[in-house]
Amino acid sequence: MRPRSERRLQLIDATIRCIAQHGLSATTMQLVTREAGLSLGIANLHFQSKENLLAETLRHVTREYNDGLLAILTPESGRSEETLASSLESLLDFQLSHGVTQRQKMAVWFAYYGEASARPIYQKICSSSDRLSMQKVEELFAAIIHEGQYQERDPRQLATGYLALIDGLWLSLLVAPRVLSKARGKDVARAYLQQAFPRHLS
Amino acid sequence: MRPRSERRLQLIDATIRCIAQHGLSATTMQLVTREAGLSLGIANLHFQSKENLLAETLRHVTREYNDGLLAILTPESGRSEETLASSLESLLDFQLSHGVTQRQKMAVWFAYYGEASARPIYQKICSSSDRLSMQKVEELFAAIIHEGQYQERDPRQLATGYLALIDGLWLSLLVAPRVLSKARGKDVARAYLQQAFPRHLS
DNA sequence: CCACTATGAATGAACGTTCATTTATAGATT
DNA sequence: AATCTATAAATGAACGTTCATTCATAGTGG
Repeated sequence: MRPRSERRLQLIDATIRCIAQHGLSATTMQLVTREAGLSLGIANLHFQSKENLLAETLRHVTREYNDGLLAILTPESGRSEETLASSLESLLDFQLSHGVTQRQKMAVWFAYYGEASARPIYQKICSSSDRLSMQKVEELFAAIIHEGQYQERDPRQLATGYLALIDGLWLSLLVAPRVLSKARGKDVARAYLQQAFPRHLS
Repeated sequence: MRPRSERRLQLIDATIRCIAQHGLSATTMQLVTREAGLSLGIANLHFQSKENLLAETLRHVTREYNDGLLAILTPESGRSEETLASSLESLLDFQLSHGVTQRQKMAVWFAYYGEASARPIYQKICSSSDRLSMQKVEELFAAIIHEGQYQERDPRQLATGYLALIDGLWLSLLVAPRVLSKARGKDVARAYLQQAFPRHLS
């Protein structure tokens, strides 16, 4: 017997593995609970329904990503060494880090995106996460444009393009990892940022 | 009674509408055949199995897109007025045209992408389509780089970035159409190409 | 009359959910 | 310390539903 929060996490982790391996449509309660090494009824006990388990799993993955992003893009008074240039570098490192670009995470991400247009709850979670990324990246870009005195640059447009580029690269890494390596994906994203802010990225 | 090819297309069209409206996992044979205005057994008669119907639907959408792309990126001897600059403009117009960016098509596209990592058949169709786009766009970019004498530009890297950007923009248009309009999406893609080939895009 | 197209009730497998039952834990009582 | 009691956690067989597929039957064109 284990506390509620531990079992919930255990089941969410199992759900992530199932979705990555079998796809969202082939992820059954039996598969998830077996993957977690628990009995069939346990998921309904802790999550009420499969629908809720799937929504909570999406929230978990989304929250994990957002927390990582916020840790980089939220200025803290304590970190005096931090510069805009280093934030930009950190952002790039994070978005193409091992943790974010592992197959499991990306597979889950896009599995939900694929169903999002038909399921309001998924759409809401995804789009609210997107909105946060957009806001934070746009703020960073605006500050960089100001600091670097860059001319004729629209932070909103640059952020839209950058985030779309990252999404597209993730998709390529997921569907055709042999065509595009993580290292080359990072080069492509870096090239975009260098074009935009040449004095902030070496 | 109608010929085989007509019924197949009718069922594929109905499948596309069902996936766009209900998602891939909620698309049932009953829903598809009812949407097509036909009886339940007809899909198995013409496609043997649901799995095959879904694969053929993906092939259909993919082929439609590839045909449009090839029409633009395959040089024909007859069209003497064609320039590399106009091809670039046509490519942009096509990829963000009404036909390609309608919700139905994008929803179908990403629904399959979402399941692709778990279903080899989807993965194969998607990645082979991606490979074609990549090859054609890279060829165009290489020709433009040569014609424009652009320095320090890698056609492979630029094509990878451009196609990833387009994928990401499509995803934004699908999940959050209110945040990103088609017109602004096109601006973002245009800005990318202008940075890359300033003398080929006004 | 034969081959092809079409129908939709019937079938059985698979699924999410429920719930009676068992097991584990913590606090109270003796 | 030992025992009892209350509460929560956990199990998995059973249930009702949904789904893809099958097939006996009927309709249609050459």
